[in-house]
Amino acid sequence: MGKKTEIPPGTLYMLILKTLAGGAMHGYGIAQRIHLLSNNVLEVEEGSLYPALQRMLIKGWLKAEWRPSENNRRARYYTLTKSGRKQLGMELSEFAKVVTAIHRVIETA
Amino acid sequence: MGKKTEIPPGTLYMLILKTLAGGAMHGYGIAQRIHLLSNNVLEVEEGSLYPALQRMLIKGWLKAEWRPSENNRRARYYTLTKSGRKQLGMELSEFAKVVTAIHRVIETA
DNA sequence: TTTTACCCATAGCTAGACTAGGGAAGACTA
DNA sequence: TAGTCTTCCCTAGTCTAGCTATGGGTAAAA
Repeated sequence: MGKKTEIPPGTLYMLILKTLAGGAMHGYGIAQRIHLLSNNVLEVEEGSLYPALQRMLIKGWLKAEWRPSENNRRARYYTLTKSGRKQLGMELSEFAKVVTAIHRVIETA
Repeated sequence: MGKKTEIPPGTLYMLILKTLAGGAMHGYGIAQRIHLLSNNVLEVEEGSLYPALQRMLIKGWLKAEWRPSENNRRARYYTLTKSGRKQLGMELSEFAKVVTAIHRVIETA
């Protein structure tokens, strides 16, 4: 068992926004999808996810709607707003910029 | 003026360790070097740097020694310990792993 | 002698991810 | 029919660690 990998602070919003860019999803589904796409490396804990979704609603990046899930359970579906789409773009480019900068530092002998 | 870029939480130790892997340096010099190598993207604030160095001393990753700087001022030079070198290796591989995982998520259409 | 660059450090704030709980409801199984 | 599993939601409280703001001291340059 490898050490548990946490979500780097600051990247959770980006991961959620990106996941929702493909269409509306409920929270549980978002976590599963991130887990799957990351090859089981990233685990989004529910105690991180739901508070983050609340904050994102407040910031106006998402809107939410209750409706039955594919498994016929009550679920809250989240959708990106225009502002959320813009935020996603900003976070993606900021992430690329910072990762590039860090690489420059750690790859210099 | 672009938005100020912060050091992503969790990467500061790695950046410091990597910088010190090239030899002993004082705090001020570490910050300057990270700034330079990152092409002026990363700014290590003194209020982040010195507390981090203290924590790293306590963890045993660094040892410190007071001696005059190149500019003839009193300065505290930090050196990697064996444990710090090991930690650097772990942080580098963990960072690579997480960045790869995040890329998989954000590059999936 | 005033300013600038160098160099160290702490207190208090804050964001945000975590652990550890607490539900409820459909579906499957004994 | 009961029991358990899976799916789905949520909150309280903790903790890490980077930030702002502040303070101080010394050598060199203007």
